[in-house]
Amino acid sequence: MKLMAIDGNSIINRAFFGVRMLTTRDGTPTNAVYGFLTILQKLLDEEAPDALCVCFDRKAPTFRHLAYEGYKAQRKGMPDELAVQMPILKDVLDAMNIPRYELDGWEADDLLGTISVRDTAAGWETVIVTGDRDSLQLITETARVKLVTTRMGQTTEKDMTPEAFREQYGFEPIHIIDLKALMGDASDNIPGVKGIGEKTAMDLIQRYESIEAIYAGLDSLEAKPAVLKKLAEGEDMARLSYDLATIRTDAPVDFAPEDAKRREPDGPALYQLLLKLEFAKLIDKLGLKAPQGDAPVEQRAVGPCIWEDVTSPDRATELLALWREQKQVDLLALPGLEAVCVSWRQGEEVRAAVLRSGGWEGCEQVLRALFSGDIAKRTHDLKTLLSRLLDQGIRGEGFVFDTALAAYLLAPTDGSYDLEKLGLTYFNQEFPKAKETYLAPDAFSPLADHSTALEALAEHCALIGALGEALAPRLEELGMHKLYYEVELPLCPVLAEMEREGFLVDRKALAAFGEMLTQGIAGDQAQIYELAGETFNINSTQQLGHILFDKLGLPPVKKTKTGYSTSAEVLEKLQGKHPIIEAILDYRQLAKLQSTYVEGLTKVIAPDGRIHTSFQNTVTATGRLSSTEPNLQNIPVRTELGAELRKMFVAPPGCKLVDADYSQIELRLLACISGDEAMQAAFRSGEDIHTVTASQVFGVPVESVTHEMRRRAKAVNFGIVYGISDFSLSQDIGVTRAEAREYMDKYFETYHGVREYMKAVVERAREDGYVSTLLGRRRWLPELKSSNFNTRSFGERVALNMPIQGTAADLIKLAMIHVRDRLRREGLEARLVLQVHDELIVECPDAEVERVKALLTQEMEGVMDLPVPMRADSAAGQSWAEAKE
DNA sequence: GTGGTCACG
DNA sequence: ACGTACGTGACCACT
Repeated sequence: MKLMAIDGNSIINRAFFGVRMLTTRDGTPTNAVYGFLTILQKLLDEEAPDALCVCFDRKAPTFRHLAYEGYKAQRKGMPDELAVQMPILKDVLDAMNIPRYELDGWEADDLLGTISVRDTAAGWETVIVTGDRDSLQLITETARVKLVTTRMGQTTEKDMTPEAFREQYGFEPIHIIDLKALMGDASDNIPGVKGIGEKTAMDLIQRYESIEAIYAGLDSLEAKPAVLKKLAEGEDMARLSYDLATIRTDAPVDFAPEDAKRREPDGPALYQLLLKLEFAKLIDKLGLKAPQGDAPVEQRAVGPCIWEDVTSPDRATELLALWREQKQVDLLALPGLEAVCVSWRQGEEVRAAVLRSGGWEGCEQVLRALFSGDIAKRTHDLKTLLSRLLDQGIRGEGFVFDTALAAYLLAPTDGSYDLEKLGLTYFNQEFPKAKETYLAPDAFSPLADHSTALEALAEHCALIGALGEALAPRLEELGMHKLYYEVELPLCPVLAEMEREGFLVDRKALAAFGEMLTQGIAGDQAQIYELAGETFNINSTQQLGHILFDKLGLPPVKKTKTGYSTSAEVLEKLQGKHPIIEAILDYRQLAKLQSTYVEGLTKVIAPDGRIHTSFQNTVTATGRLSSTEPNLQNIPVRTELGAELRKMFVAPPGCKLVDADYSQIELRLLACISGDEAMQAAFRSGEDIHTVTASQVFGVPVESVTHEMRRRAKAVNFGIVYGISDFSLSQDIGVTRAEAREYMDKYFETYHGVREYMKAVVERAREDGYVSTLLGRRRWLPELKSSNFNTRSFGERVALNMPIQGTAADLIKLAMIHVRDRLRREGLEARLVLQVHDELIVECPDAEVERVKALLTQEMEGVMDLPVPMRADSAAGQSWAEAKE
């Protein structure tokens, strides 16, 4: 019979540090539990023991060493993220019916020692599983130690039998105690003999076996005089250390090998626990089934669905009638609308039908009817679907729910919301991967068998329904109902229309600008090679670093992980030290404009001469939109040359661009959210906020504020919104840290409401586990519970920033919906073409310019009633550059 | 695929 | 003593 006894503390520790951070959706860390269970599974597979138990510490490991007066607790307490996982692991072990042993005042390895001895006495074989080398002293002919190491999620074990031990150490296992007595063990607070390290200790024990033997024959010992002296002086320490290093085998633990014989886990309990931990794969692997009965929605599996390929107009007509009668149906379409799947509940069953365009006469008409407002539909990624529909000349209507958008609001930092991922997250159920089935490149090639792809499509479509049932109440519970149904969902058609509309580009002017850049780049390049004395790839930071810091001997200001930093920040500090710096900075600027903007934008000009960006509405952690392929939200403006590019973004003849942007929206919102009277008053006065701040911080009248004072005040204002530190502020405005600190202190004296808000918002976030915007958008912040200073500080800065940045995002989204509604209602031809976070750009006929300017300002300023007025400025022009004034 | 850099709000 | 501002996306080099 074989018993496997696990050092719980040691293994969960290894798991914690070896497995990347994992948390559940509500922020509970789970990586250590996950790692432990993975290791456990592997060990059970390999060893197939007859009995199994886990031992835990019930005192700090250092307490055993109280006899040693000089002892100081060096081992830090375990990190919070690990500590919270200990009780979870114990619950899981209990559910698995694995006995665990812990005794007040005893360490896990003493329990293991005791268990091992009793096991041997009963004639059993023992396998001790641990990551600590201390336990190697427990090795006997019938007890081996399995040493576990975990790195990058990969676990490796080494079986230490007496032979393996002797081969590695050259003496008997029991003498590892003597070894530790001499060399000590910092991690266990065993002092050892001062001045004796691993090498000397190994040599002595290999030759003399024990400290007893060493001290008995100290006079005749063959060793260097210095070693002999240290040994003589350290005898007391050696004997004390010997005691400290000895694992006890007499713990009063209630254990007999029979007690630990393996038992079946408590299936339902284990299922519940692993579900809560979001270990879906593990549930699968262990073959656990959902408990029967009235499980809450989140645990109800998505049932199978019966699907059909619709091939006749008659059947389609029949179905349309059926769908019209449903409260709602679920819809999933392929990117090019080659196939559209609709699923619905029919009694206890879920049915699905696939409509394939071009499959039969009249399919187009059926699709139009399906996409009309007569049929209520839930879908996944509505904005993309609406955009594709517009490409086909269809205005999709009647969409009442978007599962991707809902999942995003519930967990905005999750990153991706594929259906199969949501199926796993919310139902612990595996679904076929879209990319391997209906989105596979050859899924619908004429020769392929389409049924697998179609079945996966139908299953995903049915999943939309199940997710709809689960996520809608969740939005309600978290107070995001209005945000979802009145902002996010209605914004989808607005974004789709903007994408479809596109932004007209002056292709010729862009090409001419590129020509000019090419000239400049060639000039810079020649100059750089000349100054460097050789040619090299200037774009390679590695090669450039070599030239600047090795060859030319310039002082490397900053390092990166991989070598020298050559960032603009560094180069600017080197300016004047060598003429090559100037040339490189210029080269960098031109090369960036050329490759990212001129070439990048030219590539994506559509046949209609316009650029159609994609707006992403499920990406950012704060609620902002993002723009891709191309990104039109980072078109240069700060430098004169870069701003030239905005001249290439134009309105067609007879039309103008109207640009409206919020003025200081984030600071105004800070004033509102913090309730700071002084800052609110400053905004109501209508004065320039940075000037007012400067006047108050520097204690001078508004009219005496210098340019430099305003610049610094502005930096402080921005810094506050980002969750400032004096160091970063000093870097930003080029003053000493102390000065920066002083500015901040004065700032907070002036705006103490802001200081109090900053304190309160972080505290509240720590309690709640999240922060939120005025409209209830949430961001979860597990970082605030981190034991890592940097992680925690980051969480605190985010807690400060997200409500502000996020509320600004809420406001402009709402404004966009209102603007689009009014443009349409008032029968204007004007169309929104772009949003850049605090700015909206509209293209309209010349005749509409004044109305559109007024409309934009009105809708943007009036979007919400707040204690500080929101200001928006608008202007018109032939190009984006002109319209921006 | 990752890291460095740089464009925007 | 720590290591240093929030949110994005694109391009390039290099592994």
